[in-house]
Amino acid sequence: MARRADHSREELYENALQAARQIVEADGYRALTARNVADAIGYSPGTLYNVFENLDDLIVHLNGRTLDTLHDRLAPQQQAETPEAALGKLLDGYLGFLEAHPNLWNVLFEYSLPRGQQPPDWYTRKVNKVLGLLEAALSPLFPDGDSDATGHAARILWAGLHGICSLSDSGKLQVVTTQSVRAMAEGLVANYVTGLRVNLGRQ
Amino acid sequence: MARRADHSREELYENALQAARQIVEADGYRALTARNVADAIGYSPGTLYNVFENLDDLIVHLNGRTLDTLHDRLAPQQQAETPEAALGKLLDGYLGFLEAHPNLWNVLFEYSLPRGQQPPDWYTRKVNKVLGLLEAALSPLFPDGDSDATGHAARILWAGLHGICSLSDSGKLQVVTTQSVRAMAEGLVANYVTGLRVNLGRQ
DNA sequence: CTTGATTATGAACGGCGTTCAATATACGTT
DNA sequence: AACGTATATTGAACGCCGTTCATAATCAAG
Repeated sequence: MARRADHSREELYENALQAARQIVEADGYRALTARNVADAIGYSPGTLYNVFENLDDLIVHLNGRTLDTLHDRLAPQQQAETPEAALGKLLDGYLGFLEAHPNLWNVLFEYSLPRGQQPPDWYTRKVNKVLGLLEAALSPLFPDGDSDATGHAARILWAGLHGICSLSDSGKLQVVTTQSVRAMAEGLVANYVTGLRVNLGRQ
Repeated sequence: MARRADHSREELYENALQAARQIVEADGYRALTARNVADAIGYSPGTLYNVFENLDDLIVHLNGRTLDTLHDRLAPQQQAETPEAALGKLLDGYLGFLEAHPNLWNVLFEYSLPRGQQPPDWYTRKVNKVLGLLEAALSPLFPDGDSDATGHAARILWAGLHGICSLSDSGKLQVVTTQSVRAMAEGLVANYVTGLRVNLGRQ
């Protein structure tokens, strides 16, 4: 019950987040408890509260890392000839990430802060960074510099994709196979982009 | 601590679900606990377990009722000239429901059964009933009888709509105003349907 | 009236997030 | 080297949670 020189605060932060990640990947979101994380890093639950505000805070940090991982996986697949091709690559990366880390993805999207609370700014920035990849893929469709419309469309696609994966993941769409999730996502992208092309061309 | 003739099992079921609904609408999803529901209907927690398998079961029944309410709100707005007009009415009804019962909507979509568990058949049927409204609106776009493709498209739209509402509701899309949710939903529907028209016409 | 089936009870269990007084250690000062 | 202070860690404690089950009270049938 005393001060130990074992780890600096940064090391504790690092160890806690890595333990949290391992717990989630191994046993899912419901196993992510303060006591489990504390056990895994060899400290008592109270110590976590010197590093994180509370468990919500820890989860937000974990999700921030997951967003970074997702971004790093999607970013290299940037250069492509057409928006359709670029979006296809991004979609592959996204579904590949979902398949590789289903439980991390689950925490990232299914966990919500208590109603009314906003995520911190640095978290919002990480979300925007991923959305930026989508915007880059879509931007050729829009008149130069119309970043508002591009961001709008990117958000719609992002949200739509999320909806498909989320509802199928929770068994609420009677969609079982991975294949049908991919087919739905491709159907969404294909028709939405066609719609953008047509409707933007008309105006 | 004994048998009471106050209520039949059906009445208990009814009272519990109504109490659960009121608790959720008033104080949100996190206030929906077995003890709160039991208090509200004047019984002890243990009694709930004579009526429901567990709290998950109670929530699934509550969500079933929410699906019924949503269906009854959307069903009267069926007849419309074009798919676009029909979808516009359905979208109005959906967003109106979301605005009127945000916490019920929240439980309906954000609550997930433990991973791997499937919802019961009667629940799946209720989901299909709502999806049927979307299919009816979309069906003029498809060659007669291609109910597979219609159902596919309805599911994509349903999921996409859900993604927009869900991400904005949890503050994960930097979308704040109700207006922008509506704009995104309309953008999704408009461009997706245009895409369907164009791509189906080509084939 | 007696008996037996049924139903509500609420204490109990283990677990949860979180707090905080107590304490053992490290460090700056003398 | 010795001391005193600041600080990191503890773990018991609080009030919740979902869930279980022996107990007891009531009803219905004989």
